[in-house]
Amino acid sequence: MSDAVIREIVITDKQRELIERYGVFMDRSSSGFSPVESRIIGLLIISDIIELTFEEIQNILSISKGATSNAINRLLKLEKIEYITKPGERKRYFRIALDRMEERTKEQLTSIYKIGELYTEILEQRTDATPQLNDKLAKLVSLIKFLEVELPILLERWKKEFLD
Amino acid sequence: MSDAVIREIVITDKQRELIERYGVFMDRSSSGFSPVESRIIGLLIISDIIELTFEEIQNILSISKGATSNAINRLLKLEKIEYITKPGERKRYFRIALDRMEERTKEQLTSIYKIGELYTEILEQRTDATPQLNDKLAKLVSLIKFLEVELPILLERWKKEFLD
DNA sequence: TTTTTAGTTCTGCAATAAAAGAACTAAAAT
DNA sequence: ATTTTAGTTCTTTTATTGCAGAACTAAAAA
Repeated sequence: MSDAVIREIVITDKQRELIERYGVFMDRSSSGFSPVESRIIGLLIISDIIELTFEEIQNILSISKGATSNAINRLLKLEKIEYITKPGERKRYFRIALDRMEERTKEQLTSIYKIGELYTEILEQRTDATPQLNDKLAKLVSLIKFLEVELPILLERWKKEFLD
Repeated sequence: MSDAVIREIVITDKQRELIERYGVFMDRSSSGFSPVESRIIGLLIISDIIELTFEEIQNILSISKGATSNAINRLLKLEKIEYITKPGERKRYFRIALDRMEERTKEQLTSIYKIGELYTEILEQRTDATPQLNDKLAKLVSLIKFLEVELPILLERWKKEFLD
């Protein structure tokens, strides 16, 4: 039984422009997303209808089935998007996973820690003959370690402040 | 007149391994650097001799002249490296620009602001019909604005704490 | 004046990535 | 039983990147 209401999703010019700008922004900031992936994220943040099907995404963005499938699956795996189902329907409705994006924003901040460990290891093997460089490297490591302690505290503070 | 002391730069196995690991790390974290660029940075952080010539870099890393030239110029433009000259010598001696890297670490943190502006603009054009999504987006914007205020303060605090 | 040094710029190739489109599949509807 | 739906997977095409190697250049040295 298919009441398959074929929705006509309307995307305004302004919205299309924003989607493209979002895509370009993601591109340029070497975010690791392909253009199609960036546009899907953009679409799901910008569209008035916030839950879109595979087919709708494909049609609105004028992309091939294959590209749509691959992009959606990658974004699902990265938890950038999620989907819901509706009773009696086989289609999936994809939407942006904004809670996850908040976490990702935090992770992005804290991703800096890993390079700190590498710098520490490099520092340990450096010769004592180059104190100027070693000191600067140590300073950099110190900054990273400082952030490692202070950023979580800062984020906790925001959480509290935000809850009122 | 060429007293051209041909230095023999020794890079240990341990150091080579660190350079490669640094390169892989940069690669995987989609830093925007090419393998050759990453290795040059790695070499200049790891090598005991901290100022290396074009030729030395080329030979140690076994890369072509062209690739060396392009990579060095890109890294100079991005202020990842810098160079000094020595009186009576035409060669340039390249070294890592660690002060700049500290600034870059800060910039990296603060690069998050730009996406905040885009989110704000997106939020402004969103329909009122989707309060759940709008609220989450607003929350994300609030987090970013919070960081925009607090991160500079935090970094100032580090600066002070570090100076003793 | 020619040769060497310290690169830069150009040409071309090989590897990778992004995406289209076609062929396929499994479940549901007819 | 066959057709449609909602995708997935495979194959090809196209574009981009990364790099090698050769040709070039401008200043300095011989």
